Amino acid sequence: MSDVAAAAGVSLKTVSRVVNAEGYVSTDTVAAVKAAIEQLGFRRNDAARQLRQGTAATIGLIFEDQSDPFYSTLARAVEDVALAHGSLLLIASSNGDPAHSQTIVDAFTSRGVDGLIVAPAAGTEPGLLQREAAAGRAIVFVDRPVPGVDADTVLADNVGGAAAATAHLVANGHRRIAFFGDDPGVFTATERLAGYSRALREAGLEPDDRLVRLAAPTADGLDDVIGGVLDQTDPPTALITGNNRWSIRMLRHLKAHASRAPLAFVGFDDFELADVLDPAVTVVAQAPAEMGRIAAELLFRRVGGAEEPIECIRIPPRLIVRGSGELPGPALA
Amino acid sequence: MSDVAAAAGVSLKTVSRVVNAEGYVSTDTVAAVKAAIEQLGFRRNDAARQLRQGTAATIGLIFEDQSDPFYSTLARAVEDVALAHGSLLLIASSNGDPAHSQTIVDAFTSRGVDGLIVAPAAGTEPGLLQREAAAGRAIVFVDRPVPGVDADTVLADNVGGAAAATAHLVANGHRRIAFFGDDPGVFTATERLAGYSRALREAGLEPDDRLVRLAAPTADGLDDVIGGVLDQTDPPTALITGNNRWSIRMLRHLKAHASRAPLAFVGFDDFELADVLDPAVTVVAQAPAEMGRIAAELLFRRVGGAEEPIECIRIPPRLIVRGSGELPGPALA
DNA sequence: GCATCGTCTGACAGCGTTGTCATATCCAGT
DNA sequence: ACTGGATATGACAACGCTGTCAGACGATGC
Repeated sequence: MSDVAAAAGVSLKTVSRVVNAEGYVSTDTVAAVKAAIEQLGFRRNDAARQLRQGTAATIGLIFEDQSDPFYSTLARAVEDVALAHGSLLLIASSNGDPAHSQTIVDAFTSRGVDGLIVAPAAGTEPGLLQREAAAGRAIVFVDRPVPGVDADTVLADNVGGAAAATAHLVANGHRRIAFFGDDPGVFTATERLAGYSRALREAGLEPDDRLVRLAAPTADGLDDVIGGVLDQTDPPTALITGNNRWSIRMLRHLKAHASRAPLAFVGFDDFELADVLDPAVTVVAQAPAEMGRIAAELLFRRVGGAEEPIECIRIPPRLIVRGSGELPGPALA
Repeated sequence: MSDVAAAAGVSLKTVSRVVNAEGYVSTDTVAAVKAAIEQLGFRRNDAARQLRQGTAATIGLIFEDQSDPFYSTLARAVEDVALAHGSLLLIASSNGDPAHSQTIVDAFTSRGVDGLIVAPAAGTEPGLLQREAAAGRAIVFVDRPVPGVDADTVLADNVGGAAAATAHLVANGHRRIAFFGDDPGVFTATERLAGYSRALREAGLEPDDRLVRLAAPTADGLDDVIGGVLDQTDPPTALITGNNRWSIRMLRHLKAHASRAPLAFVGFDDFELADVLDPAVTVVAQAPAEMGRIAAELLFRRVGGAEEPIECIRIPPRLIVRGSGELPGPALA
């Protein structure tokens, strides 16, 4: 910048004024400075700016895995909002490891990010995040909360969505409905299981442990786990998968074991090609893009200094009927 | 940091030495400083560090759309390499707009990123990037090159892959093979089309313009475009799609027009559920994770100051035979 | 006993910006 | 002519850190 100042024959501060469009600079001077900037290929050093101003114009996004389409869609929406606020986006995957997640939070905050959007790993301790929140750093949780941290949170209505999926299968005549969800430590898995159980009871059906399995969809040996449920005596006639990873995993299993009698199927969370499969897969669609957008807007409101009370927003999912969930069950057959 | 120094009763520089594990500090002093750090919740300000040292420990990744699974998989691999080098990852989507892409490059370089991995938008001018490269900023292109910029590049062997796909269909008895690819401005689309044409000629077949369509897979009115090719007199018996977006688009179309005689189908680029569809989709699988990893490793070698000559690495894709491409054509029927 | 070396510590400057304050000029209003 | 405000510019310090240099101390070697 001092080079530009010298080239334009003005002071450092005047260049700074031009670069930041502060006004109170004569049009001639502006022209001269801009010419010098152009000629020297000058670009403002944002590290210095950040040091001086204390704002990084950057936010951080942390989730389990950026190659998961749920999260990459969410990330895209967050990015768009960040862009609209002139901010950049730091992204890191926690791999579901709370310790690694802490490291990322540390690295992000050291970088001075203005705010954090976090889909916390199962088992995340509130300590570090609560210290950050208390210190005034804007934080928004998405998809999953962290109890003990005073921060806005954007969640899907997991209970309602899973209940809707279950009720839908019940309405189509199913009485024995299996549920395959993520690890029990995962917030959404527990909520969705609760919704499933609630809907069963509301339908006068007794939840049956033999029809429920909770495990990471990336775990080994899932074919046996699934087979153990689907091939038992008095087997289910319908099933629900608790997230898109599980849906994919299940579809692969069902294809490999096609000799089995067809089962009605509702997936939690929409996924690409669900409409192209045969039968097309009925899902409870979350709105990852909307969740990302809302979380980011909330974040920037906090970054801007909003002092409203902490919010917890629930995004209602939407049942998309495509065929797989409408296979009639015994009560209708 | 000065607070820590005061609390520990040592100088600023000593705290700095402890924080950076420089050594030459007595164990007692280290303990005292660490205690003070812990107690005050001190965290190094990386903006100041960056200003002083000139390194951001951050790299930037730019591609068309982070919700595209090809790119999100690639991004994940880049992230892992960055992590191993103690770097963070800034991500931004260009939406395929070269002007916006420039803005991002500007924003990233202002932030002082140590390097850039760019999947350039079609029509990207070399100017800005070449200036950056010449100024010594590490740049690696991935998926697509930018002619006129002296930077390492990691590409798929698009010609070879498309030729393999075409030859595979020919070997299965097809003579009229359609090709649907991305916008002609897109590097990979052109290369893949070239591979398709080459393989046809090598098989003694004359490429037929009526069988080729290039358009963005997100464009409107594609059903008509596709129908125009597939429903012509003397229609194709097989088709190739030039990227995963086109494959999805095509599958949706084919499902909606199921009355048509079945066509053999090979997709360029693998996609989730390709193995679950019926018939399972034969693809030429790129290796986005490997491309990301290699690009990132190349980048960090440059960031580390490697002076090796510019490299252009071609990653060979792999034909994965699943069923849709083996539907026998007229020459075998 | 003195030079030498390794270890430990601190003072200070400077990275490139921008906020604050001071100064200068000009024009309108009285 | 004088005041006051708007406009235009610059000097300077400070943001928090680290590289450089220098000093102090004890151990070692001759």
